[in-house]
Amino acid sequence: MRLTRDHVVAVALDLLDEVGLEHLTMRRLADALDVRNGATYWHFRSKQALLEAMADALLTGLPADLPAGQPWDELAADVARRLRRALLSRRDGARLFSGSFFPLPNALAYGETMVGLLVGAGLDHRSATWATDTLTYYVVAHVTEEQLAAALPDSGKDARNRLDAALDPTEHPHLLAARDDLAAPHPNAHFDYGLSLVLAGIRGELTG
Amino acid sequence: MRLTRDHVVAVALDLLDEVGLEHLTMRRLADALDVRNGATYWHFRSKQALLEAMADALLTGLPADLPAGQPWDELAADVARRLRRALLSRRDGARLFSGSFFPLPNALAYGETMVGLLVGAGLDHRSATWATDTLTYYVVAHVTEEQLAAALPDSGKDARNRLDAALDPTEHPHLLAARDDLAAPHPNAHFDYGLSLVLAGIRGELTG
DNA sequence: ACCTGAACACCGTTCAAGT
DNA sequence: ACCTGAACACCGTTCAAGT
Repeated sequence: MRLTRDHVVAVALDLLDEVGLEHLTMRRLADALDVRNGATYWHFRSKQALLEAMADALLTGLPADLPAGQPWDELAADVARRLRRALLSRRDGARLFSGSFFPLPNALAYGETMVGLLVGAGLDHRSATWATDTLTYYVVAHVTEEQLAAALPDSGKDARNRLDAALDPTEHPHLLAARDDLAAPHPNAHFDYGLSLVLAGIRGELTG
Repeated sequence: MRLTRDHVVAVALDLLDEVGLEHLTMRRLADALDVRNGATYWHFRSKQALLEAMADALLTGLPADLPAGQPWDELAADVARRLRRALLSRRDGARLFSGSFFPLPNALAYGETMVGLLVGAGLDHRSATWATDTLTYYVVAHVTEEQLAAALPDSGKDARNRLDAALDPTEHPHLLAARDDLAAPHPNAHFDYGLSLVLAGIRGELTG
């Protein structure tokens, strides 16, 4: 079968789910595509270019058809949760996304939607843009950590043991007191808490 | 000269400044240390272990001697700015840090300080921990992007041209209006704006 | 136009052997 | 105990040659 850019991206995303970002190599991808090693370089000028196409594919249809007549903060929370879901949809999706810093169509559509929402709420363009950056940083960093935690062996038991061993009662009383409030067991509540902090901060920009 | 862990870490950090994270290889490091290729594996069990030691070295002395008698939000802003400065102190410092997810002494000390600050302000342990996560995500993601932007060729001129070419007046009116408010020319103001949003959100947890 | 074959210049890691 | 020498099993990328 003839290769197309879309087919290469689709197979690469499936391979990503299977092996993870650090084992996603051009040679393994060629195997999965049933071609010889250099073939993908006719369709993508570099591995980086392929990764960016994969990242943008992750965001397909992200901010489509928002419900009308909702308050801005519920819409913004909705868009942020959609971004999170998109990044969670593939293994290492957040790291894939944050490695691609160039303007791709779906990422631009996401940004346009969020900035427009905040401008509509009453922020000037600079504040709306910078607040969007803050929201986006938050979502991407949160999902990055979620996916790193998910990749730990033993569902993170070893990591928790290492943390317990490293925590000293006299040096880390507060961290010890929060030992059962780690992010990992409560990913959704943890995400919503931080999101609500940022949205509350933005709300303060409007009334203040 | 005999190798020590500290010497390996120090030379590796200098090499990081020189070549960047993606060209920091065990072979280049061996050259810089004037030893043969496998030698560092006697001191660090893997490249990952070395990178984690480097990441923690970055944070040395981070939250030491905070000024007393200050309001919690100024102290929290101070600690966040110190974290930013520590990550900025070496090329790709933010990516180095976010790649090391295991509990290291200076990272724990930072977390203990920030959680303690927020507990002192009146948050319960869970909220203080989760708010600290939000602040830390923000700082790390912000510096990650700062350092990616700094690594662009032509001081980002090509990237800006690509953005201008990708922006469509009818599809991206808000992004176009914000074209001169990108993060890159105003890194400090951009950082402080997002930080103040998160801190205002935390403040709302106390009075609400 | 699209892909293969084969090479170039690298990687991280291991480990017997040296000192 | 600490390091060398040499190998193993890979990488991304390029490009003449094929079809």
